[in-house]
Amino acid sequence: MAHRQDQQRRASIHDVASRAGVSAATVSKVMAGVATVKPENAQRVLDAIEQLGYRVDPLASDMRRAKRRIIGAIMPEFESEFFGQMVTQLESLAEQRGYTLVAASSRESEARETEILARMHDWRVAGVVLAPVRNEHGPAAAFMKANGMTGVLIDRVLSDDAFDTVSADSAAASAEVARELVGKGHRHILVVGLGEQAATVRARLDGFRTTALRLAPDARIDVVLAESDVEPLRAQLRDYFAKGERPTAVYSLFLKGTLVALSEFRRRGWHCPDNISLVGFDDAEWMQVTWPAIAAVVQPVRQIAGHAMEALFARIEGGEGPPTARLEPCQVLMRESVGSPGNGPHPANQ
Amino acid sequence: MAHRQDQQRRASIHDVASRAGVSAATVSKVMAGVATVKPENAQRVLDAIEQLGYRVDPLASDMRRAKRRIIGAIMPEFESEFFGQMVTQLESLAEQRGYTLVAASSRESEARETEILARMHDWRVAGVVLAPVRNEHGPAAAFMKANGMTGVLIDRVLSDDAFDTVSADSAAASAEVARELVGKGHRHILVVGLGEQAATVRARLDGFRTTALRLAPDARIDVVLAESDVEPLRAQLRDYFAKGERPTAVYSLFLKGTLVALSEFRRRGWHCPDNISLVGFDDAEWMQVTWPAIAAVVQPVRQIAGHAMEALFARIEGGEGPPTARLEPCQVLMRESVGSPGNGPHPANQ
DNA sequence: TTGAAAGCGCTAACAC
DNA sequence: GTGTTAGCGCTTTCAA
Repeated sequence: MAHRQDQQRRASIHDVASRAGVSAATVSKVMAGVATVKPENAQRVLDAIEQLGYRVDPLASDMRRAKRRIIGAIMPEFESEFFGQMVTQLESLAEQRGYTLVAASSRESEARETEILARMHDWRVAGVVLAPVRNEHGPAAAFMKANGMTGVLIDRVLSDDAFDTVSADSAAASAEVARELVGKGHRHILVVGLGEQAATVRARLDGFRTTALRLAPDARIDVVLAESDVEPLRAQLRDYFAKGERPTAVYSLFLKGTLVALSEFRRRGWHCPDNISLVGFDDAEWMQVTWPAIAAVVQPVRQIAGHAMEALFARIEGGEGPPTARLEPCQVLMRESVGSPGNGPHPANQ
Repeated sequence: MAHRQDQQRRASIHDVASRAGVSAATVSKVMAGVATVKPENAQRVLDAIEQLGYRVDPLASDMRRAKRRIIGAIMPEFESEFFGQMVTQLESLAEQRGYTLVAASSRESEARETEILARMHDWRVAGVVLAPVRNEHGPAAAFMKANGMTGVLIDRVLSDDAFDTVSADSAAASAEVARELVGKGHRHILVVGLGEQAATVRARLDGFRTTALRLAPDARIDVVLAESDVEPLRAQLRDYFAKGERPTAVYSLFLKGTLVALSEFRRRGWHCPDNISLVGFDDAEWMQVTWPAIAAVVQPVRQIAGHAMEALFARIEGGEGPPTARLEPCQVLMRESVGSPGNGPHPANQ
């Protein structure tokens, strides 16, 4: 803490006005760039602003305005690279338009999600970017609808009848993963995911299964879906392998699943890609430096953030029309964790 | 976007007042929990609030208050687990006290850091938690001082003459890493870091070197410090090894350095711990599932966040006294990436 | 081209 | 106990 510094009130618009010898209204006009101010007066105002170091108080300014220049962002968590990058992008885009981004974490709780939303409604934010915990049918989206809030849904959503949505094209990416794995000769593949994020998980699963079975009708696709938490998934995966199942490849539909799969491989002493291949949805920086590097689906964070903000501001500015549902293409990075089934000792033979 | 929903004005305090047959002031008192309201009237107010779904507008409420109930948080980035967890914690602690946390990323830029701070000053936040890009002597801290802002400095700081500081006890943790490595027999160790974060890096480096040399005066400690960016570090590290240097262990002073070290090991075909041992400052979830698991110093995020907020609110509530400088103890997790020098083929022998 | 006046939604003094 | 009054700092008619 600075000790008793210049704690004197900050200059207000009236201070500027009196110093420039005009009214507060004129100062306001100068700040807004209105042309109908006599150049001479405008200059006096500018000088006064400079001398006093005046800056408008955004809160006071918003009080009088119809829409406040604040965008709310609600993410399921802040701890992952994906959402970290997302918030960074959204913040940057909001700033570019002169808005402040207020980000909050729902910590994977739908109850908290609605609470935060209510608080943002109290703040009378101009719009909200909501990355729902579950999907577009949760209580948060319902709250937004019921209260006539302006918003965009991203990430774990497909499409909605009230809000624009933007998400990664999980189905297409998963189809590509299927092509890669089947192409390498895999015929017994395990898919792991979280059932909670229903629509997204289904898209990823269907996209994968459909393509895999089309290319190799004899292929066997097993699925291990935990309801809502990661620890149960760990247990289910352990059981699956304990039963003696020996797929040659695993496709994890989300980041934590990839970590769980890796840790299960560790426990069993299996290495990628010799004993088993692995591809994960969601990339992370470490995946390219570990040995082996882990193959991953890279989500187009910038595109998602960009189009979400575009859609949001279009609505804020009064844009009409039916809600849009965008799917942004992903990139699939096949790395060393994927090989051909025959290349090493199969776990079944150990 | 919800299409033409109940866009009618939200209930204001006056709506509640007239419905309850009292004045706005009385409603305000009820909301504030002031005891001097006739129970009967209080009930009528409560009923009206309930019926109208009234909630106070935090902005309007703050307008009239001396201190606004907003805490600003400025982090160098949002993409890492460390700062993600930090923001999550800070948000939670601010909420507990009825404050809103507004977080912003300086994106590792001191210029941006000052801009954000100026904007937070415009918002007249009650206090700021600043995790400076460089250290406590940057322009941001100077701005806070000059403008009499209330704040706490965390992470890349040691102590300050104007603000309370809270950070991990890097020196002690580094000393422990030294004990572990020397204890395992390492006598030639490379330390990599980023020079920009001067004080913190010095503390980590000194803590390590002092202890290592005390325990093994014959040990050789090499240092590769990049000025401010990660890519130069990569190049410097490459040069270092290209010169034929063959330390038996590497201690990275920050997370990105650990990634760079791993990727350089990859490039050279070295494995941990057989060819070289590795310990990194900063833990991450993936470090315990890769093979080998990577040894790391775990920073006490919760403690740092907790004490930072404690110190901040103490100052907000008028607490006096000289600034405090807290150091929170870290945990050192020795994992498989660390072994004894003799255990495998030394890279020099390859 | 300008400024007076009204008011955004709320709280805090101070009468009553 | 309660209501009146007076703002917080700004924007926005609207009349001059």
